[in-house]
Amino acid sequence: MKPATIKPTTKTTTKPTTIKSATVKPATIKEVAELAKVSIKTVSRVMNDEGNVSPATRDVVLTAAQRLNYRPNMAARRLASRRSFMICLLYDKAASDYMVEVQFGVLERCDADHYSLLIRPCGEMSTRQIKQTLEQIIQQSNADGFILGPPLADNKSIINLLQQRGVPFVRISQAPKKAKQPCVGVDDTQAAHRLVSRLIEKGHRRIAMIRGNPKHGSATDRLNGYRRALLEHDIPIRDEWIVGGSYEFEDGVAGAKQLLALPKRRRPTAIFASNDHMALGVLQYAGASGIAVPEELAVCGFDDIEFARFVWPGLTTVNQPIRGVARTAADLLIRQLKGEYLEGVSIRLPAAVVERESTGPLEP
Amino acid sequence: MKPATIKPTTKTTTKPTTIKSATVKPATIKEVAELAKVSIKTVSRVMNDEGNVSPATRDVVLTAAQRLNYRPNMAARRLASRRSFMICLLYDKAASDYMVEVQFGVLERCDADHYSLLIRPCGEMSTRQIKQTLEQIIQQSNADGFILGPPLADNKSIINLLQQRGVPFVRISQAPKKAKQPCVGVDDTQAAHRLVSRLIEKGHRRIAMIRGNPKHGSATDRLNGYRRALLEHDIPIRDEWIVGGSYEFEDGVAGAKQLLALPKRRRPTAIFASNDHMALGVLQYAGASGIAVPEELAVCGFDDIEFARFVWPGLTTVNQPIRGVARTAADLLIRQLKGEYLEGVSIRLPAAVVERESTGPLEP
DNA sequence: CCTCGTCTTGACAGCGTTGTCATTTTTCAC
DNA sequence: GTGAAAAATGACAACGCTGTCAAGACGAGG
Repeated sequence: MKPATIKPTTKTTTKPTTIKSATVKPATIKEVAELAKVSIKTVSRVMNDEGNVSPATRDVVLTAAQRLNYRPNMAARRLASRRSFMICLLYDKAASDYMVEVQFGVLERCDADHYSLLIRPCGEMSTRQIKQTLEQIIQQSNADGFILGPPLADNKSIINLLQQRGVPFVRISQAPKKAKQPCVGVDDTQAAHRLVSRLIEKGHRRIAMIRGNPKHGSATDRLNGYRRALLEHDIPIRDEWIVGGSYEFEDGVAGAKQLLALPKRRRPTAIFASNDHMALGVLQYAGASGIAVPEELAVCGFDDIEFARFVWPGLTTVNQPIRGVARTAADLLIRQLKGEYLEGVSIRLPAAVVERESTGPLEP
Repeated sequence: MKPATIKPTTKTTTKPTTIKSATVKPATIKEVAELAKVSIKTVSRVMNDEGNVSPATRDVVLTAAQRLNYRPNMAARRLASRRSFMICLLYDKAASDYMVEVQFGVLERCDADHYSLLIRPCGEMSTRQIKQTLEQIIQQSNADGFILGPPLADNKSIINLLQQRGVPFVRISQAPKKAKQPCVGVDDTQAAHRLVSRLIEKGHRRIAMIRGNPKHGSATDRLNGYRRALLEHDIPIRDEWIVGGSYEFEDGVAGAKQLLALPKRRRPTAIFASNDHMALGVLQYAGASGIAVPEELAVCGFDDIEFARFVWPGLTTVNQPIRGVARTAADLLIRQLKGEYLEGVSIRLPAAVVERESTGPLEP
């Protein structure tokens, strides 16, 4: 039987104001099917872009659906299809600015495919607890897939669990090697390299570095970028100019203290902190001890957090395309959920150096 | 028929290591019912704490459920009960630190009752778009209720829509008056009052204020607190010491510039910025123009964002119990969903002044 | 011992989709 | 025009739970 032709609703427009859509009761697929005079299944096919539907039928169904303001009921869809159309974003201790950006990026992509986003911060949990939570999410909410934010994305134990359970996931991390699951990140090495090269161009020769938390893959990458830049310019790498840290503000303070206590001739003229938090720590220490930035000391960080531009002097740093990374991660995950084979895929987006006052006059 | 008695699993412990729970296939309610030798409905009753179940039966069911590692399938539950067990957190332009805390607080409460949290940032949308999104969430995801973050919580138009649709919601805002829906917030007036009083105690008499975005209820509250404190100490309120702003960093810079350009005798010795972003702007301006803080100028803000303690000098400000506010909001919402009548309920949590270096030596 | 009311329990019909598979229609080569 | 393959469509049974309502169990009161 031929599907019905549906006339456009003859608008008996009483109020010429905003068209108040008749969105009171959500229509069911059955009603759409009746209006379009096709079977329920056909409507389902159209709504899911399943193909094997003639263009004519498709149009009729679409019109009917629009007319009734039909929206598929997710609960029913989830139950019947055994998919949840939910993605879970799992993260632990990343900075809030960072995570908000990640959430944005992931959401952007999710919305495009009508996926919902479940967030699960695990900052205050042990790995054991996280695993338990994970089990629960898999079983109860039936999340179709996971996106792991840093630094959790490098947690072997979590990765293994997910792998075992056969749940698709994508990691956001600088360390793609650790697993064969898709991974998206920023090319930290390259960015650090550029940043340090810039310092060298500006005439600095005694450039110190405050390392990041060795548990995060990024820490090593940034260190490597620093090393490579120095090597390329034939500047010797001195151990006393590389101090430890773990991405906390306090590490910046401590690192600065240690570095600036060196005898004058060996004292660095520039400090590259592995992230902005630590760089701000350096700035604070410098401020507190009367060392002029950038005149006596150039400072730069990494991440370009919001406050990098709110301090005085503004902090030179590296801006990561976080939102883009997150969007890409979500994209990879959704494509995987759609059946694409993406094992071993690893994407690295480039980051940009942002110069502000903390490394000297902007003119070069 | 009497429900069965279930013997504890006789553990033929081969591996004395971690007990690997048999969590491979999620058990269905049917299986639990069979093991417990009761009807499906009885299991359902137990799982939902519906009452009208004898303690003996309850125990048996619980044991069986535990034994099978049963977790109710949310999709099925949602479909059958016509509730989604989902709460949507809607917010627009709040700072990321703030929102992350809110997310935390809400999640804490949600977890306790097995609600899922959907986040929906609308920072880049028009009111019109937000309303559309809202409709979609109500229809498609069937969110049971909403929590509105500031400043969106004061948007009349959104409130009306939600009210019309009959969807329960709770607002996080300082302006409880605007609707009869439950509202949770911080007592900004009181906090501002305390903060300014503290400045007065320290000897300041020429205290300026940079106002917040007048669209946020908080801006007025903070201004009122400032006024009250001055009045109480018989300090005249001078218009030239109250400058406009809208919570942005740049407003702080501009405000400081304007205030510090006043002739020496009328120049303020302290600036109270309505939020930390603006206070940091003041600090930056002071730093850039060689005005010593706190010696020549005391500065304080409001919010206690993470970076308030990372700048030099550390910023005196007001710490809001954001997480607590959020938890309370979620609590009110969930209680409402459970049928409690909470119209007109409005809760205000107190905030604490945090003194740092930007208002002078910490001793007195 | 019977009756009535209350507390417990179970049978069964949905909830609004999708998956499977059978059926009908269309297309195309010969 | 014919037959076979391909495309389009539909019938119907899940999916795993809750809501409704009726039936059974139990205790109190007569």
